[in-house]
Amino acid sequence: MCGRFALTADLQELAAHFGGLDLDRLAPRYNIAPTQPVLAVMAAPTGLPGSNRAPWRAGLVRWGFVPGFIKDPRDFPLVINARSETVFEKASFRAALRHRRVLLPANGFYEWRKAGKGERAQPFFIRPREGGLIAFAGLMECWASPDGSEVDTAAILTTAANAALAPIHARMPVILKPEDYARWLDCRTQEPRAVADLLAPLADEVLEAIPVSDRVNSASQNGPELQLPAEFVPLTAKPQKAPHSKASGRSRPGEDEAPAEPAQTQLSLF
DNA sequence: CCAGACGTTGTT
DNA sequence: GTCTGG
DNA sequence: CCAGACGTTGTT
DNA sequence: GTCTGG
Repeated sequence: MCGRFALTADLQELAAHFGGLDLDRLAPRYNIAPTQPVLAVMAAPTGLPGSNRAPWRAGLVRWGFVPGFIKDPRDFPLVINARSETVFEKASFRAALRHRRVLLPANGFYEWRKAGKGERAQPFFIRPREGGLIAFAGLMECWASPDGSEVDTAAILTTAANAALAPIHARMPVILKPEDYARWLDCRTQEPRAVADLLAPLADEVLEAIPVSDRVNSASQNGPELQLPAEFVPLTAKPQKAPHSKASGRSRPGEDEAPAEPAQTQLSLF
């Protein structure tokens, strides 16, 4: 599924990809974790004809969906995903699926391939082969606290993994093609059933998976080094304590460059 | 009818 | 093992 | 998603 | 709020 992702594009790239967004600033983030704020793109309030403002607006919402009818979020589990196969049947998602469909922009996401019992899971950074932005299909809900304040929350829709990701993980986020953004976001004229066809696995050839170090495991780590191809280490090797140097001999890229040459583009290794 | 749940992933 | 926090 | 805590009484 | 279970 999708439990971590990255959004490192600048405002210009975001505006170009989505055809205009009303954003002031956005820090690059290489390790977005559940409960943190995530950028959500949604339909703008029905505008005046002739308005030249952006067709969509964007804002930060909490990653962890809370249905509107919940009294105390502490009584509700953290819901970071919604299964596209069953989302139409769930009371929790009903209103959001009808009225608050969103896109969650990303430059890629992380999946952990679980090895045998006792072995460490291997994280992969998964991104478009051509680079640039992708957009997850998401649902948003506004939760009203007893004291009158409001919190917007969101979940990412999931679907079966495509052939490219299946060796790593059985599920993947629903990633929409740019030509489908408008239909997904148009909750005014598109009934939920009319957008159900969009909730499908992405074409196999779009994404590549890069094995990365397990520094990404810790949600407190957040930097471009999280996307560097992991150095090759035999699977039997144990993690080193490295008592003298925490640098472990690896040089860092000083800048915010994604890896220029992924170590591999097929997943059938190991 | 009322009571109680309301979610996903993964693992065995 | 299970829950909470990021 | 993974990491890290997981408890109480009473004292400074 | 809405659905499922009894």
